[in-house]
Amino acid sequence: MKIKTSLVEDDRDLQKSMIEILTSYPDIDLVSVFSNAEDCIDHIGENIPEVVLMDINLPGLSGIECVTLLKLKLPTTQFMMCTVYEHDDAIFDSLCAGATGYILKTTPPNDILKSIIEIKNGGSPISPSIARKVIKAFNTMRAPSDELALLSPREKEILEYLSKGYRYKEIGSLLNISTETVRTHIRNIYEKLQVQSRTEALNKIYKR
Amino acid sequence: MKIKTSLVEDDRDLQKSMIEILTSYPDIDLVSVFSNAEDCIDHIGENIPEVVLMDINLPGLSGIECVTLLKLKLPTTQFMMCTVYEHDDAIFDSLCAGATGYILKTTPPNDILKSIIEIKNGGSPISPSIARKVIKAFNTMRAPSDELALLSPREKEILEYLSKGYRYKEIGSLLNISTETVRTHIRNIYEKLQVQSRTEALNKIYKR
DNA sequence: TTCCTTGTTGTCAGATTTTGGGATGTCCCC
DNA sequence: GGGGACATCCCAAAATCTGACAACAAGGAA
Repeated sequence: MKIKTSLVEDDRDLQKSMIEILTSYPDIDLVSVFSNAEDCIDHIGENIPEVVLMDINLPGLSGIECVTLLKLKLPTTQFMMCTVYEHDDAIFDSLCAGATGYILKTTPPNDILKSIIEIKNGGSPISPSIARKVIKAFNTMRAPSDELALLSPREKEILEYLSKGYRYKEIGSLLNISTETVRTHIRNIYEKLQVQSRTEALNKIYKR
Repeated sequence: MKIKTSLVEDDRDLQKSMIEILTSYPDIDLVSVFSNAEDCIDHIGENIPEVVLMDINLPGLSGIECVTLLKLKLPTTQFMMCTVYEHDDAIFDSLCAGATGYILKTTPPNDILKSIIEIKNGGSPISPSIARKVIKAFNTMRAPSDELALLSPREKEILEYLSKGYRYKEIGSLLNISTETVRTHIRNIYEKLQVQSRTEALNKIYKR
C-alpha cells in the first residue's frame, strides 16, 4: 500500500528536487504539491494525504501556522516539518502545533523515505540533535518555578488541591482541618507569591 | 578534565559491570556508587558529581523520585536514567523529574561513555526509539482538548482572559462589554464544558 | 535557658468576586 | 422563520479574598 503524501515547499528548486526524490520511490504516492500555506489549506482536502512534508519558512502563513490549522481539518494526517534550520523555537512551536516529525533538508534522500514510513506507522522521526532540543523544551516547560521554594510543605499541599479546583470546604475535609485554616494557608500562599487569586497563583507556579 | 560521575544501581552484578566500564575510561572519575536512593540522597553531597547514572527500578524510593529530590540539592548536576525498559510512563516521568538523558542498559559501553560526555556538555543523549516516545508525551501533553471546539470564538476569547486571571469586571472593560455579559458568556462556557468553576474549566482545556 | 522565627492550626468580621437562575433583544446565516 | 452567537439586565446565594488576632510546637540563635 502506497503512502499518500503531500509536499508544501515554496522554493522552486527544492520543490523540484523533492518531487524527484518522492516520485522515485514506489512506496510513496505524491498526491499533491503546494507552494504556499494558503493554497494548501484550500485544496489539500481534495485528496487527503496520510503524511505531509511541510516547509517551515513559507511566504505568508508559516508552515507552523499551517499545521495548526490543518490539524483541525485532517486529524489523522501526520505532519513532518522540513527545514534548513535547527532553531529551538521553531522546533518547539512545531511540536506544539502538532507536528510529529522534524527533519532537516540536508537529510539524505534514503532517510527521508525511511522517515515517511516511520511517521506513517506512528513513529516520530527526529535526528538526535533535534531530540536534544525537544528534551530541552520539555524541561523548560516543566521546570518548577523558584517561587515554589518559598512555600512550606503544607502550603504546597494546599496549592496542589487548589490547582485541582477543589473548594475550600473540600480541601478542609480532605486534609482534616477546618475551612478557616485552609483559608489562612491560602492567604499566606498568596502573600508569598504576591498574587490575589487562585488563578494568578496557579499561573505563577505552573507556567503555561 | 575528568567528569565527576556517580552511579546508583541496586543490582549487584550490573553495578559491578558498570563500575568496571566506568573506571576503565580515563575521562571519567567515578566519585561515588550507591545501591539505593536513600543512601544516595544522604551521601551524594559529600562529593558532588557532574553526572549521575540513575537506575529507575530501585528498592524503596524509585530512581525517578530520587532525581526529583536530588534536583533540589544539586541543581547543576545532570541526571541520566538507565533502565532495561522502554516504558512510556517511566520516560515521561523521568523527564518531568528533571532527567536530561535516558539510555537503555543494553547500550554498548562505548556509547555510554559518549552519552556521559554529551550530557555533561548540555546535550540530551537518548536513543531514537526513546525520542519517539518523548514526542508522543509532548504531544499528548500539549494537545488541545476537543472541548475547545464546542466554544464560540467569543467564548474562547473570554476563556483566554479567564486563564490569565482577570476578573469579570476587568474582562468587561477590556472587551468593552458589561460585566453582566461577561458573566453570561462564562455561564455558557461552564455549561458547555460541564464544569462549575474557573479552575475546573481551565484544567479541562489546558490539561496539566 | 530564653528568645525568636517559622509552620500549623484556629477564630471573627467584612468586602468582593464568582456562580446559578431567568428574561429580553439584536444580528446574521442557513 | 428558526437557530446560534452575542449582548444586556435583574436577583439571590455561595465562594473567595482581606485583615487582624491568637495558640501551640519545633528548631535555631543569643
